[in-house]
Amino acid sequence: MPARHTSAQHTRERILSKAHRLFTRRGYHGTSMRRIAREAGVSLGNLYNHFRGKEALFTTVLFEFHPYHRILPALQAAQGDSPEALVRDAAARLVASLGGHPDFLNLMFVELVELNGRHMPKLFGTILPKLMSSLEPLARADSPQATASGRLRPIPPPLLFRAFIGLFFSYYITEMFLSRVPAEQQPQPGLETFVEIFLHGVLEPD
Amino acid sequence: MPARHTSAQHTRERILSKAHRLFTRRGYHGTSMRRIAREAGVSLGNLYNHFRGKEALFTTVLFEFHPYHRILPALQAAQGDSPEALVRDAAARLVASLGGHPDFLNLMFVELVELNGRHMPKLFGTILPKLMSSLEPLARADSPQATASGRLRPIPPPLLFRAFIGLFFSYYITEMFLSRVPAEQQPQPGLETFVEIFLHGVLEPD
DNA sequence: CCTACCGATCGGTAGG
DNA sequence: CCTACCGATCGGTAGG
Repeated sequence: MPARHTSAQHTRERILSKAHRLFTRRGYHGTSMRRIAREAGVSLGNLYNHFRGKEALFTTVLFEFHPYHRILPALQAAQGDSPEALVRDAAARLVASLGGHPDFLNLMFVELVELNGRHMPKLFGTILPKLMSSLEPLARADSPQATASGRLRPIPPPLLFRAFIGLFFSYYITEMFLSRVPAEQQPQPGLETFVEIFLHGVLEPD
Repeated sequence: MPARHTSAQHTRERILSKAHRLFTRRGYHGTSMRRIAREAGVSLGNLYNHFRGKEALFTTVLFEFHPYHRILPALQAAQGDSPEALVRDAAARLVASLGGHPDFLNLMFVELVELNGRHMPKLFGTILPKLMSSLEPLARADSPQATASGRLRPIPPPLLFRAFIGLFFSYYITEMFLSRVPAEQQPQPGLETFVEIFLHGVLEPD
C-alpha cells in the first residue's frame, strides 16, 4: 500500500470537501472540528496543521466553494443578439450550472447569520467588479443599431443586474421553503415563469 | 416593591424576546441556553420550567416571531381597484410593516440550515392557505368588468404570488449582501425599481 | 398540591 | 501527522 495517496494536497482537499458538506448542512457552530477531522480521516491535531483554526477553515470553504465560481462563467458564456435572447440564454446557463438542488446558498446564510457577514466586504469586493463586467454584452445587445427588436427599458444597469440575480434568489429560496411542504409537486414550471415576468418587466412593450 | 411584576407570563415573554434576538444574531448552535437565561434575568433551571428544551424554545420563537404575522395583515389591508394600484399599495404596506432592517429572514435561514427545515411543513401548512386567501382581492380587481385599465397577464395566481413574495426576498437579500459592502450608499431606489419591473412583468402592455 | 426558582453538578464536547 | 491533554462551556437535570 503506497503512502503516495495521502499527500498534503490531497488531504487538504479532502478536509475542504467534508468541511463544505458539514458547514452547509449544519451551520458553523453546529459543525465541530473533531467531526470534520474524523470524516476527512485525519487527526484533530493534523487538521490544525492544515488550517489555523475553525474560522480560517470556514472562510477558505466560503471562498473556494462560492457559487460565484459557477455563476460568472455561465454569465460570460451567454450568447444572443437581442437583450431577450441574451437573458434567456443566461438564465438557462445559470440553472444548468447551479443544478436543481437549492442549497448552494446555505454557505451565504451561515456567513450572514452566524459570522455576522464579516467576510462580505472582501467577498463582494472581488466578485462584484467581475460580475459587473459581464453586463457589457447586454448593453451591446441593447444598442439602437441592433437589428433585433425588444429594447431595454431605461433601468440603471446595476439595478437590472441585481433584479436578475434576485430573480434566482427568489426562485431558489421559495423553492427551499416549498420543497419542505408536502404540497403537490409540480415539475418545475416556476423558473420559466419567473424569467418571463422578468423579461416583460425589463423590456419595452412591442 | 410588589412581587406582581414577575408573573409567569411576563417572564415567558422576556425569555422569548431575548431568545429571538440571540437566535437571529448568532444562530441556533451559536446561542446557549445559559446566555438566554442570563439575558432574560432568569436562572437556567427556571428557563427549563418554561420550555422543555432548546429546540422547543426555538420553535416557539420561530412561530411567534415569524414575519408572516406582519406580512398577512399588510396584504389584507391593501387597497386599490386595479391590479397595479393593488400591487403598489401592498408593496408599500409590506415595506412599512417589515421595516428597513433586512434581518427578519434570519430565523428562516437558521431553520433551513441548522434545523434542516424540519419545521417547515407545519409552518407553511398554516401560513400558505391564509396567504393564498389574500390573493382574492387581486383576482377581483382583475375582473374584465373593472373600469380600471391594466389587466393581468395569464399567470397562475400561486406563481404570481410567489413572484411577488420573491420580489421582496430578492430585494432584502441582495440588500443584506450589499449593506456589508462599503460601496456607495444610494438612499433606497432599489425596491421601487423592483416593483416597477414586477408590475411591467405581470401586466398586459397598454 | 401548585408555581417559580435556587446552587450545584451530571455526562460530553467546544476550540486549541 | 499522531496522542494526549488544557480551561471553559455545552444542554440538561439532580435534590430541596
